[in-house]
Amino acid sequence: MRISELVERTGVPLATIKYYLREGLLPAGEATAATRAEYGEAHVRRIAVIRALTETVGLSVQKAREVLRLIDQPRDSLFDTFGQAIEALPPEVTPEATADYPRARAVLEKLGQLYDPRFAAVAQLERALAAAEAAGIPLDDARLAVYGPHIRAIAEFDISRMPLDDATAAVEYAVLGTALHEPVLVALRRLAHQDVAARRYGVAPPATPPASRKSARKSPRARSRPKGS
Amino acid sequence: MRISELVERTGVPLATIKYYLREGLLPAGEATAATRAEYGEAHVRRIAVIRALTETVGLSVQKAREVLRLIDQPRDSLFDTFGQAIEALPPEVTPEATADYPRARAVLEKLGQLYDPRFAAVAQLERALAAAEAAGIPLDDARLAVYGPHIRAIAEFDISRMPLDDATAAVEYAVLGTALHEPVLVALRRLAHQDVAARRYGVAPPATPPASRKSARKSPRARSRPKGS
DNA sequence: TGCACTGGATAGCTACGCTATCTAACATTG
DNA sequence: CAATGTTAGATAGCGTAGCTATCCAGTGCA
Repeated sequence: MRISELVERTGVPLATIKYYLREGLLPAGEATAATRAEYGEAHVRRIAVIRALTETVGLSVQKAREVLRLIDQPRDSLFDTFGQAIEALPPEVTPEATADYPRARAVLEKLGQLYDPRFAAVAQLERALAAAEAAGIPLDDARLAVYGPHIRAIAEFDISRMPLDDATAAVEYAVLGTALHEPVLVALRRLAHQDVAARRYGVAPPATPPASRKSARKSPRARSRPKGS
Repeated sequence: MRISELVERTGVPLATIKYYLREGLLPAGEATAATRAEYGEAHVRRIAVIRALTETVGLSVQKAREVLRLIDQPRDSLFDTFGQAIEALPPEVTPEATADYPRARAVLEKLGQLYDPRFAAVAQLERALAAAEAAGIPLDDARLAVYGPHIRAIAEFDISRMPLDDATAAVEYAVLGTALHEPVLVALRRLAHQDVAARRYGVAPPATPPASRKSARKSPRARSRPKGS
């Protein structure tokens, strides 16, 4: 297909697609002449992945390029490739093999997991723990005792679904699965918060910002004090 | 304390603190004279929260201001306040009460949760689901059956720890807890992935980027099970 | 032959998050 | 009391990111 069709299919402006081509996020089409190139389904999907990484995961174009590069040209081992991909994900940390991450170390020890300061995710965890602590909501033992096992169960499932027969597919699954399911998990938690709060305290759905207060009546569901507690 | 001490305590440059003051993220100190003001511990903590929201959660300064404003001046109900806060969190969505979010709706129905398109998190979930789908890793039923209950258990714990006696503390806990524990959960999942993969497939810790390849030998762990293909 | 479309190159634009400078009003110190 | 240094407040500038717009000449198609 021609580039104009790519624009139609993806909804991404032509100038932006050209920008992605320039920046090396999108491979060039197969040139059929000096001013003509052929694009395929792979390009359509690639653009979708680019937008997913930048808009939904929140990566910069530069970081998205790093992630895509790892998928296209993986390291020797899947484990290394995966580690490199994590380094490109937010929050951005400057990895230092010699640094110590006391909060992350303590957490990992309590979980019985290996502490290795070379893992970018260790520095990311340290930063997240420090941020929560500074805001007055540290990750205490009780909370860790809940978060740890549930998150681990999720991770075990993720790994169990990794395609083992195809190395390329495995890399893609590992990298994109880790990155793209994060927004899903986060959104599910936010919705669960709202649902639990509504059921527990019997709160009505919120009014739309400019709208009326009586709109809460539109929901026949859980209003005043429906359930437990 | 004076502003210079605020600079020392937080490590944030003076010009940046003035910028936060200008932008309304940080309340002004108590003016003691035309060119003198007194700052307190609340300001120190506030700056830490600002940095946590911008650097770790990834909010823009504008969105951080919205979140902080909700903490300072909550809506009528905690539920409304919380909903508004979620709207400021990434991924950024333009909420439309009339829109339909089919993927999110299907997921919520399977989970037995209320679907209300006015919840910003519904639009956020829709976007996350669409992104994963476009990248070739949709949230199928099996995965949802795992993610859903575990995330819900986490959310239940979160809510159970909400302070009930103090309305101000409750708002702060709800808003900051939702936002600031997300990076923690995400980092824990990434680390769990690495740990599970290492245990299951016996992979050595990764070499530091510029370093030697033989560092893989440093792990005494087994190298069994050459993975697929 | 005419014309819309294309790849490729380059320049420009807007928003963001600071950063730097200036001024006048103070406080503090000796 | 004078010298010194800090401060609030205002304004201007700066570097990066992520596009966006324009131009040009080669090309396919009618």
